[in-house]
Amino acid sequence: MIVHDEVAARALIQKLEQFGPLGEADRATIRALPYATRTVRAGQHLVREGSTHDHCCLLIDGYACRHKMTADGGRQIVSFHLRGDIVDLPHLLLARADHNVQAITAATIACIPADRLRAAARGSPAIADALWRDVLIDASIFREWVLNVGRRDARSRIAHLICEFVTRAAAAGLGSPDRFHLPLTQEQIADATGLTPVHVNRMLQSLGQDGMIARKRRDFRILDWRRMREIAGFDDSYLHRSLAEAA
Amino acid sequence: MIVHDEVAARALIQKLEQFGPLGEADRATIRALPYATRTVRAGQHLVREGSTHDHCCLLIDGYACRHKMTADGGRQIVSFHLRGDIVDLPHLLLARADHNVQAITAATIACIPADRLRAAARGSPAIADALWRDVLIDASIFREWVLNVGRRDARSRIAHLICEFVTRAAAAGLGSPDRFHLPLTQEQIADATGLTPVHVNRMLQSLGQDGMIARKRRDFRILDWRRMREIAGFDDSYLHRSLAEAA
DNA sequence: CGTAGGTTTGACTGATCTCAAGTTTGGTGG
DNA sequence: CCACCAAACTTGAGATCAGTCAAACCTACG
Repeated sequence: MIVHDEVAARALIQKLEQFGPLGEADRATIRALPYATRTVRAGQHLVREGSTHDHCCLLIDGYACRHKMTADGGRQIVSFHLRGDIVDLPHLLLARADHNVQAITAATIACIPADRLRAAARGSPAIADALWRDVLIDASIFREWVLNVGRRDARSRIAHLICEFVTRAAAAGLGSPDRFHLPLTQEQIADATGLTPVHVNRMLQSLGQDGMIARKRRDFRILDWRRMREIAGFDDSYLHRSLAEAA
Repeated sequence: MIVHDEVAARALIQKLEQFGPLGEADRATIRALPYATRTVRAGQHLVREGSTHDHCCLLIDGYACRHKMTADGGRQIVSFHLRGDIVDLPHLLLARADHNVQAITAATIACIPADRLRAAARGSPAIADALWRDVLIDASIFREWVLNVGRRDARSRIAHLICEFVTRAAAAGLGSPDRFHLPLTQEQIADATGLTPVHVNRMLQSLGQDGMIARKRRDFRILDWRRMREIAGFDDSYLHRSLAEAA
């Protein structure tokens, strides 16, 4: 079902304006894009590795992640996403998916035909630049994850994941270090940090005992944001948020 | 020193044509770009984290890597690069470097002012698409590295690194699985895989004892390419080479 | 030939994993 | 409203992969 969906257009405009102002013409171009809005349930796959896609998904609400599998069934989450994120910009120009995209919670997404989005980018330098920046920031986050998984110990890794999550969530209006919901099971945290669920559990407890975090189920509070960032080695410059602030 | 450098232009054209044919006008645009060619010695930094840059570097010859550091001095290499690679496309649109770029061997690079390259991309959809694809493939490689470092054991990690290296080197005409030079110290391999140099050494020996590889100093031969790929869990689709083949 | 950087080896330590058994939680149907 | 169930979370004990530390050995190069 292809419909003109105001909510999706607004979300995309808001996303792209994080990276610099759009002109009225640009906004009109975006509003004219066809969107197919869908709701998916928790756990549902939006993209399967190896499949071909001719559209891009914008996450309107809910949470999602990208992940890859090893030959022997190990799973690695390589990024997570929240509302406003464009989860598969790679399909704008790459035919085959090299990873999976899966909804973590129930979610609603807007799918945009890749050729239409490409055309929009070609017609408008502002739109093209914004999409570019989104991809470049995505890549920057992957680099930070390589560092996180490769060079930090279990506690720091988990702390870093939490710091990144809350920073991005807060920017999207979804809570603050004081109070936020982390919609991940401990198994998913393990898959994102390259650890086992058992060890994630122990490290979360350790962070709790040290007075860094408090949690009830998946509702978290960071009690000492400064020390938490220190333990995590978290420096948000890799998120390139200054672009957003400047705008 | 800004000069019109035929070698650099040719390298860039060749790189971009991997992703699809360029028209004569596109090639002329690229030839008209100003290049500043520099040679650097092994170990020299091309980009420092946190610094601002207004140009992009094309690696003409030699090897380089990108890396990041943790607060406590741990180093993680997040990618390596060989001739033909554009090592800092992120600076096309992101002001501050979020990682370091360092020459691994003596190298020669061509620097292109970012604004000129941006202008070229704006003027030519073919150039824009090619640069896009390069960035998207870069990101795909980072995802694979997150998986490699997060979910594979030491032996497989190193095997995977070797498989990726030889695949990309062979594509650039720098040897074959039969015979190639891996210009990395064991410490650099350790920094790329999230291990210690000591353990890298032992795992390389283990791969040798199992008849997977033979090496003399840093000259390698893969003795059983099929089993090597198996151990590594290496599937080259994340490199999106079909684009190159199709062209 | 002397030196520095890189590689190799050995013995010991320790972080993280594995396996396996509970316990809690939230949702569902009676 | 309660009983039950599956999924998620916790806990403990023992095993193992990879790290640490320290010394010795190459090898290219000045």
